[in-house]
Amino acid sequence: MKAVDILNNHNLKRTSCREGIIEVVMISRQALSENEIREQLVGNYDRTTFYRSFKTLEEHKIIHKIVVDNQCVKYALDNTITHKGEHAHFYCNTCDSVQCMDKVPIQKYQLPDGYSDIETEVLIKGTCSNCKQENN
Amino acid sequence: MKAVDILNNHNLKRTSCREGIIEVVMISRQALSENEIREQLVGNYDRTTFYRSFKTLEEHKIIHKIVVDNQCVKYALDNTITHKGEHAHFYCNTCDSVQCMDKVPIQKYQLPDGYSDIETEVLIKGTCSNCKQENN
DNA sequence: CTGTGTGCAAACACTTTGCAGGTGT
DNA sequence: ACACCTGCAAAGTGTTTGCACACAG
Repeated sequence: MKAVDILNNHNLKRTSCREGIIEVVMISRQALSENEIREQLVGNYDRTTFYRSFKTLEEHKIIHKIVVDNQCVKYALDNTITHKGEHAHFYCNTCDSVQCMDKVPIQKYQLPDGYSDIETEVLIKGTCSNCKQENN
Repeated sequence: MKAVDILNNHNLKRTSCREGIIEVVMISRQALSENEIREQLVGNYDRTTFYRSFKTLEEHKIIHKIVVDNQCVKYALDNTITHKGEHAHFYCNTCDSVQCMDKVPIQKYQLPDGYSDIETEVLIKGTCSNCKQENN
């Protein structure tokens, strides 16, 4: 699936900014921050444009946002595109990377009577395999 | 355990702001935002003072911060005070409340090789028992 | 051609920092 | 008395909004 097709499928206009964001995020094995995305894009875009593009892509469930500690914001391809289901996110304290743990499904939590759950977010913090190696 | 004792135990000076925050948070069954805390406090305090007080109390593990969707910030008594262990947090989409699910322990997630976890945050979003009743 | 996306400037909200003066111990 | 807390002003940062122009369909 190409970025252009994704945009078409969602009836979104094909603009270089949107297309670029999707491509960059699609290739990356990690969730990326606005700046990391900017670095990998060919054109140069205003911050406002990024914000609006992220918002649009998020609303159409093309990408999803992961927030760590109220300040670090990263984006990754959404489940509806990857078809990998709901998963936990991993944040590495050492290298600040965020990874979608496709193989770590969200577990079911038993809530008290009267509570109904719609969505569960799991963020695991620790050291990723890359950073662990470097410590040895 | 009174608020004053908690401050003493952590070698923190007893100021009305800190004492008030702890008392309000301790009584509440829900996590509270800065404004919700302000409303229940007797004195009036500058935002800066709040920020610094929250920071201090957080660093001493007297309260902990829960962030929903990168914008909604709430505070609750920390585990080390309540002695109730790590638990999931519940966010009600209807009334915007955040509750500590003392009875919902964090489950163990099996990470890929090389990853080590230090801390796991679980935020369950849905409808709380209060809001469910009102719909009936 | 028409509606939508983009860039720029300005506004806004949250948080942090510096400093002078006040308070707890 | 001294260290530290507080309030105020200002700066810093992330995000949103209004508007004119550009571009996709």
